[in-house]
Amino acid sequence: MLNTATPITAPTLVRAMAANAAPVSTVDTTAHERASQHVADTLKLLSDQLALQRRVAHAGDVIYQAGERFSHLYILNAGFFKIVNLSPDGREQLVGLKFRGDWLGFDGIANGQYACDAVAMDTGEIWSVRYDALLAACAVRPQLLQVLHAAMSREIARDRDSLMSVCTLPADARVADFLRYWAESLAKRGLRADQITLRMTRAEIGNYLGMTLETVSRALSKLVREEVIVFLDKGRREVHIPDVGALSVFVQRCIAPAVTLQ
Amino acid sequence: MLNTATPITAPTLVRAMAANAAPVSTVDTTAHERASQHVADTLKLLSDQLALQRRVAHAGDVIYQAGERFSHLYILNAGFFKIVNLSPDGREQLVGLKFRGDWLGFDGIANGQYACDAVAMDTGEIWSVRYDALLAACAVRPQLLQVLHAAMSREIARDRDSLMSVCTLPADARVADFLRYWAESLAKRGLRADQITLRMTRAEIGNYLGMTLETVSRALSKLVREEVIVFLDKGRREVHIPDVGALSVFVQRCIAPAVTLQ
DNA sequence: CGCCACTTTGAATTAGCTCAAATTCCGTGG
DNA sequence: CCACGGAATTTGAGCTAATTCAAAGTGGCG
Repeated sequence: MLNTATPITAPTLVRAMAANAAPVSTVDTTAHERASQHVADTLKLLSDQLALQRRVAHAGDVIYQAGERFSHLYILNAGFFKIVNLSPDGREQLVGLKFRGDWLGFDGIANGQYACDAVAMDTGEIWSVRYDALLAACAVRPQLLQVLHAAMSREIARDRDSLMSVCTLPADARVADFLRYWAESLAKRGLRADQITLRMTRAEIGNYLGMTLETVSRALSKLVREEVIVFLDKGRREVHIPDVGALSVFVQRCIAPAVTLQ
Repeated sequence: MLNTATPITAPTLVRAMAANAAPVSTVDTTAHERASQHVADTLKLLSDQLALQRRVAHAGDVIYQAGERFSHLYILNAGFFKIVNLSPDGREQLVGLKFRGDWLGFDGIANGQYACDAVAMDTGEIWSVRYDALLAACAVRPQLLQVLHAAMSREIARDRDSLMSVCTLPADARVADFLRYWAESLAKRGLRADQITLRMTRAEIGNYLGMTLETVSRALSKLVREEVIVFLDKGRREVHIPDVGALSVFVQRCIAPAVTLQ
């Protein structure tokens, strides 16, 4: 624990955003198409009702920064982004990862200024909407308000799950659970969930999970050793997950009271 | 770390809710009255526009439970409540503490059912409002929507701060920061901030902060030894904080690179 | 080809955990 | 009023998971 050591601000590699946005083309298309459709519906609802501004972001681009005056909310149409919290004394903490369909900027509503940084981890497309314009549109289209609230609600629930993971799971399990959550997120968005491109360094993963980069590395090695994951590339950033269930099993084994074999 | 050991569900003592809701009567009344007024304004705005249901809750009372069908949001008028997250495998995690003016139930919006338990820690008063009625009222009174969004936004920002605290601070600093945050919360609500009644067991505090109850106890003892806090009662539940700034200094000293005295 | 950032792995250290025992507190009932 | 019992707390001692420090390996890019 104690993330103070390695800074996590360094940008990562630029990858084709197609990799993140490409829908799956496997047997079980219906489920994936449904999930993908949900995101598409939301995005359509927004663009029908509002003047959305669209822009492409590249790895390292800062969407908004802590302290900046709040005015817009952002919806991710493609790409992968991180949310970094900063403390007055200089600690930095990765508090969230965002995918297609996620909203950014809620933290700014309360105080009129954003409370953290939002940074692109690879190439992606961001739609931005003025908060006041959004509220006006919500008055006309109550369904829009539902979508907005659902997004905020999901964010709250997710943040709590993160806290629970950090507080109740040992390091190895936390890494496994992180991959499980990521795979699940991809599946929910209709993307292929058996393959994850870690667009973050070990230091960033460790910061997010409350452990050192060495511990992340050791945990990943252990997951490979136990054949729960497979690295597809020499760079060890392409994770293949043969069976997502195995990740859950691994987590359970970690928290199970040490088995007295015999 | 790893909270699995001691369960945190046991109810605590019933205390007069006046203790929590009583405004301060010291020199600096204006600031406190302003803070207190803000909460009062919000509550008035709500009751003017909506049919609020009010009820008194006692220590241990469950306001809502994970899995229960979502229908209402709750606003605390007095008292002190905890939010407990539950995992499918039985881990439980205290993910939030709520005071007067705070809202409960946002986690239920996204999935139509609450994602965690909300439990009273002492006697308090809760106002509940049907979510759909609230939305209808927001259409009439946009200011209400602002208040609602601000509450959700604050919750998101707070959850992130919690994660940062757990991930970046050593145990002693976490306990100090917890007290600092609590004192600050009281001050924001116009209550006296130099005195905190811990209506939680060491096990609950430890669960919330991601450490064992023994570590909490040792950290508190250290804070007493360093004269950052003083216990006012034999039960060691009434904490007096002579100077809130000293808590911040203590936190900084904990994370400062070990000073080579020489 | 060489540099630089990232990653892995090992070895030693330590913060925080587990286990254990003593103490205190508080409610209850005699 | 006091004795009793259970729950919570404190404190000590040893242990362990995860950290720190260190070194070697690897990959990508100019």
